[in-house]
Amino acid sequence: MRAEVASVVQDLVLERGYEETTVDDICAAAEISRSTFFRYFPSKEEALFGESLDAGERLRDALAARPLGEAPWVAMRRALDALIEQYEAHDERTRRLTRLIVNTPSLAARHRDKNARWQELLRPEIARRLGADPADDADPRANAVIAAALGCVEAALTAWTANTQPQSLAMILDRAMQAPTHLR
Amino acid sequence: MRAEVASVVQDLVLERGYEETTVDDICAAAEISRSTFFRYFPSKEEALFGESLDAGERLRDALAARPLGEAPWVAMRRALDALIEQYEAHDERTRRLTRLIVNTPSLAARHRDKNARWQELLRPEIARRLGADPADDADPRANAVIAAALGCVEAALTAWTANTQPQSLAMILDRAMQAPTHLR
DNA sequence: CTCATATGTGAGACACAGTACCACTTCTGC
DNA sequence: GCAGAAGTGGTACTGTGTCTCACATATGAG
Repeated sequence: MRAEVASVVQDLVLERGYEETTVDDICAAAEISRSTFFRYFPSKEEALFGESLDAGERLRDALAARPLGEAPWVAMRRALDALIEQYEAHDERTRRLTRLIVNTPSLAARHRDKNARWQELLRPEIARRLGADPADDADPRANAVIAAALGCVEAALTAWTANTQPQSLAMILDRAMQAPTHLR
Repeated sequence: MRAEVASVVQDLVLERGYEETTVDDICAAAEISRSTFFRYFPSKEEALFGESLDAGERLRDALAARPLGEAPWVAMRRALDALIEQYEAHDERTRRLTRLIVNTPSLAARHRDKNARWQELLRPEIARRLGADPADDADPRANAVIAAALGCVEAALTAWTANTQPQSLAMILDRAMQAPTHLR
């Protein structure tokens, strides 16, 4: 049921744009009341993002599964493999949705917000690999590694959706994540 | 006048929190009407951020002034010097404001939003230094470098405001920006 | 079968941000 | 003095999100 409403939201938003789709429109199309909509989803944005939220936990688990000897940056890249595959495996609809998110300011903000929450999830694992105290708020290194990596993902997604003929997202991300570390 | 209203906003927000301060409260305290408030500022958030917006252009200019032989990551770090100094030079009030921004979800989102706009400003300059075509949307490297660097700034600011006794922000940022590139 | 509680749903009022439009004042130059 | 411009306030409106209450259906116990 929740999934059904979410699907209606995607349809409408892909058709008319995000800002142009009101909650009332969604409710009419899904034949539910506003009350019911907000019982399922805390916000209009969440109805569009909700499914991809647990991807953060999967990412954390994938990261934890990497060998400890691996450099943090490399481990991050490898942990992202599954996520990247998921993006690439999906149909054209997902790609259009991603493009919409990248190009709609309020949705892009929401996306960055999701990254910020992922950051908190990944922080202990990266801190462990850095030999840092995860509780030490004064050590910026773990957050820096994660923010940098997720920033690269963001850049890769932008490039991926901007391009008309789809290149391999994995290759784009490799190129993106190599850039900051390539000092010369 | 605009500055006076902005100051009132800071006062109220620092005192009661951001979500707890309505535009009506601000108008009452500043003795203006809602109409006037929204004529000065496009949004409540902007009234809190407005002054720091042109910092993006200064950052771009500082970056453009770095020698071309410098590696992009190093040039970014050096270009950030002035911004960092500005943060550190300011009084305790600015630090409290920064902490509030980091800790208030909607304001943190706005802050990341500002970073995204900076990204567009800095992109041509970084692309030039990478020998990339700035118009090539399929090349993620420039965006990746910038997003990674700004992510490190974010991490540094978080660490800076979290710490009770203020360390040097410049040193924190050095540590943060070294983390992703320190592959082993 | 009947009553009771729980759970899902709808309806309406409300608070707040932000927009649009119109009326009024004040200041300026002719 | 007067006409126009610019700043200001008032009011109504749209849209998101919260809250409360009423109603329906279902499940379970006696």
